Amino acid sequence: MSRKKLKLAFISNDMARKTTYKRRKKGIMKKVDELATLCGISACAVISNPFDSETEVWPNPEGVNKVMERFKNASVLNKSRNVNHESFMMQRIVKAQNELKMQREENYEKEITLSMFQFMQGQNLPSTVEEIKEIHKMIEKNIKEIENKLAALHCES
Amino acid sequence: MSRKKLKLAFISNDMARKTTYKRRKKGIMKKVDELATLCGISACAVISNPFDSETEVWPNPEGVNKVMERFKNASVLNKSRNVNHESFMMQRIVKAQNELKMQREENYEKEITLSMFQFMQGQNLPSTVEEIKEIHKMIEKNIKEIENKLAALHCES
DNA sequence: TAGGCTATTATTAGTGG
DNA sequence: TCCACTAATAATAGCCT
Repeated sequence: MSRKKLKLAFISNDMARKTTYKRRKKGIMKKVDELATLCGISACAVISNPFDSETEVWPNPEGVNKVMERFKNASVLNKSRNVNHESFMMQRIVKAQNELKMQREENYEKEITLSMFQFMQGQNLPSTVEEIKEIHKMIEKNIKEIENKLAALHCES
Repeated sequence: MSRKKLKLAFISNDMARKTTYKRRKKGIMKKVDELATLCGISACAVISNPFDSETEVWPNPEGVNKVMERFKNASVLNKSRNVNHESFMMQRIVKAQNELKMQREENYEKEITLSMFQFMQGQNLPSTVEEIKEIHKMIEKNIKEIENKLAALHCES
């Protein structure tokens, strides 16, 4: 039985950490669910575990799928404006794209006020701060590489 | 004093609902914070209230700003591929955009495993189910309008 | 690995200032 | 509107099977 207060610090024991994670995740989801019911918010949660092909979904898969689709569809930087100034048709397309972008931002703002999303890390937590730092470095490097490529294209045109 | 269990249902009284919302929101944030600390997850939360210019940020503004920037930058559907088949340069740009898109998706997948985000509704909750339905309708309508515009452009080119 | 138990701690509903 | 109080309820850490 719990005879003392848990010290609020990183749990170094792997099994204990995993257990606590699962228990508390469940607790938070319940709380979110209750808040949604009590206050009339349409809420959903995603427990995305990329190391495992399985993706937990809660409470309703439909809403979550919509959200995930939105993110998948909305991943292109709109840099074309600066590149294609020579094409009239291109300008019209870019304008329409911008309108779409603004509209989607507006819609996103509205939906965000109606929903609460939680993206929680799955079961296989990175064990060390070093691992996390390593991943962050990799991300930075990848972004820079792509941005350099785009810059090169800009010079060519 | 609380002498009975709260019935888990929508609280129709506006003030009571608002109070409960604030209290429970605070509670959930604390739980999320604790989970982050205990399990070594880098977590952040945004309480975005579009009806009020203020946006609460918790626990660290820096991380949250990064996340919000990502969403702001990533809001254009990549439909150009189908429109600009006549331009060689355009094809190259589109290819680069696709690479960027895939890269950002990959990065997003990675970051999602490192972070927990909460987007919570602010203070001005829609009071009725009808209001919520109304907003959803508006969103659908807006999306369709923009998509029609893009379709028209496709026919022209 | 998962689920049950329970002492203990934490959250919070209702209330009043 | 917001804080403080506190009885009642809920969550959960450490064990156990």
